Amino acid sequence: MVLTRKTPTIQDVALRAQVSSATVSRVLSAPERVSEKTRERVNAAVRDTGYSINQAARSLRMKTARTLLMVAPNIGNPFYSVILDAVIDEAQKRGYGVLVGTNIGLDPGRWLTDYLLSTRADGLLLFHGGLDPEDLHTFAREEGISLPVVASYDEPPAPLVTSVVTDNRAAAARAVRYLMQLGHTKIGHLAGPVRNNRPNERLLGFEEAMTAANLPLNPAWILPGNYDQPGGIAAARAILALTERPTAMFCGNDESAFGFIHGLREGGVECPRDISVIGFDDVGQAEIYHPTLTTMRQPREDLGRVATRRLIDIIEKRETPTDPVHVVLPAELIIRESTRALDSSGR
Amino acid sequence: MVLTRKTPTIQDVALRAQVSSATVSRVLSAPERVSEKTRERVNAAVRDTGYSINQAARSLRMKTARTLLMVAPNIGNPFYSVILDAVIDEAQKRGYGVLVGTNIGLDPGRWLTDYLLSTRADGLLLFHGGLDPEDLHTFAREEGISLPVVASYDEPPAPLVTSVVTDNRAAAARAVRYLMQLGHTKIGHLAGPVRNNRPNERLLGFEEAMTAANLPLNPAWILPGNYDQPGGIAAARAILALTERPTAMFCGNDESAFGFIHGLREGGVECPRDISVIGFDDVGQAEIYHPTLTTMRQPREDLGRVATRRLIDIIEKRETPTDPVHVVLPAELIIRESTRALDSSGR
DNA sequence: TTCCCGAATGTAATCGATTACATCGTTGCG
DNA sequence: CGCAACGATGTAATCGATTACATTCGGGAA
Repeated sequence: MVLTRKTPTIQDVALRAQVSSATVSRVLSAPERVSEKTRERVNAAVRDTGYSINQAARSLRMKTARTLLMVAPNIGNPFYSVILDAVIDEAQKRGYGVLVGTNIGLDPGRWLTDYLLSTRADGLLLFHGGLDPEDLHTFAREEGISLPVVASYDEPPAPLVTSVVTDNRAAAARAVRYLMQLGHTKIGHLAGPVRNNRPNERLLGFEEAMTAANLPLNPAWILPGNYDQPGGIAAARAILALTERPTAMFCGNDESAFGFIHGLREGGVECPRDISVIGFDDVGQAEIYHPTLTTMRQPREDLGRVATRRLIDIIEKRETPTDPVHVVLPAELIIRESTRALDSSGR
Repeated sequence: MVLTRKTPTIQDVALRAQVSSATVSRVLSAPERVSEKTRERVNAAVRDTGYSINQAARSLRMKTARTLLMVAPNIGNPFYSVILDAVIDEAQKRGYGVLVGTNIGLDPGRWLTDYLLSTRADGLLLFHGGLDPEDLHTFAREEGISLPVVASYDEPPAPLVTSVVTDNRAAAARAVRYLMQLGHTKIGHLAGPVRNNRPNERLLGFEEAMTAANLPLNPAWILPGNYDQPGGIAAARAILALTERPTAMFCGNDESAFGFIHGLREGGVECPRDISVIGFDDVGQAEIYHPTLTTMRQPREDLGRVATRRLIDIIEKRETPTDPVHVVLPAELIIRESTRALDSSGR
């Protein structure tokens, strides 16, 4: 901001209202501590001067930035962008701004340093982003910092860090069971990435459901993916190259499911005619893709809102959550066109 | 941030390096002004103490936040999220953070106040968001503020505000001409919203191309939209209800094109068999939708990067761009499956 | 009437980095 | 040898809001 005239400060307001700056400050943060008459005078002065608080000064004094930092691997993915929307909205309601960082890939130390230790942000909303919450925790501990973090992952949550997650394993199992209900037994899985050396929960859910139903896990049908479209296309090619193909595929997320279906189609194999596909997330596109996508809906907006609320609570209570909370939100099966029942002959 | 031990300040570093805090500050911001020997000593002390600058103090003193504010109507739209990604990356390179605001819908005054005048952000990246850059300019002028803003719109840019835009009108005309090349003459348009009382450039481009080719503008084929899927679906229904339908449709953006194609399909009308559709943006989905979408590719990443660079330049040069720059980036026609040529009989 | 108490308000220190200005020591030149 | 000039560094004021502590004032109780 380049100002051609100076912004009014709290002193200017005080002068105009004929009180001290302390009183103005009180009117603004603890109105009940000031007599009604003065309060009105001050409020009028605030209006007249067009005063707006200087956040930098406030932050310096209070050691608080009223700002959250959200980190996601790739905001470009519609999955995260809806969450971001919710985060911003919720934060705004509580008077916080939202800084966004992406996939920094640098060491967490420098990173945290830049944002958190420098009074730029008061807490961290972690939606992946190559930061292992456990590492973070360790780092913070070594530095003698108690760092407000809320994580939202699809791996099992780090026990030491407050988290808000979907029940990925259960939801994955539900998806797979739905395919079974449709008569499928030859079921494959396009997996998500393995992050932070933790098992992928959706893969676990898949394995769990298959095993529980006494169905074989065919390694050729379990493909590595990265939750993106190209991965889906590559997986489709891999499947097309097989002589024996699955009749149904559980894809780790919608993006990769779209890629997969597209890849199949390029090879002349149609979904759901030849292969049923179920996704995960229920992004906006799922409803209008062709075929419309059967998927497990994640309550993305809720994820964002709940995570934000929790983070602000942690920040404002100024309590180290020695016993972190793990909120688990349910996912919902959304049935659409991309899955079909096999008839009695198994076709 | 809750600290269990205090963060090292510049004083601590000074103490350890046996110099004054002024010298430490110099080493950090103007190393050449300090002798090599002292410089090394200070750098070592910085490392030893794990010092990281207190942004709030710096901001207070320098009246600068090293932060940009990006405003977009709806980050959930993949169009904006890719831009955001680029903005964040570019800003980070220059040492800036990115605050994100959405569709506030409040009056620009209060809004600006909260962010810009309060030393929270140094400049504004405006990707719509219900703020008219002209209003902003006026507001700022009245307040005696010179406000660094870069806008990226699909309306004609406000002459007073620096902007980085795609050449929407030319690109729209190009899209329409392509449809004509394929033999289409009955061409409709699913328009974008009218914002800030300015004509929609893509609509203008459409009209321009039609008129130039002496083709009639059928009002029943020019439908209002909002750049979103539901609008596309609604438009499809409207078209389906007509006895005489266009053979090709130019949709204002990809999102609405997807909705439109989907809506057609629900009514048993296939794209491109019955109606060709061309979109605008080239979002990630365009490449794997079924049919894959012919569209005008906007250089979204470039938009984000260029806008960010320009904004930072404005901020750092501390110059009021009395003669604002308007960067225009070209769009590119991407031909895919959703458009087909009519044969000689016009089918 | 005097004294105490509490509500309302003021005074001034404080947060941490930047920077104008002052100081000190060298070097170079007349 | 003396002094100017310059480079390196230190001193201290400053940015604007918060808040611990001090002050003032009025009312009620003894």
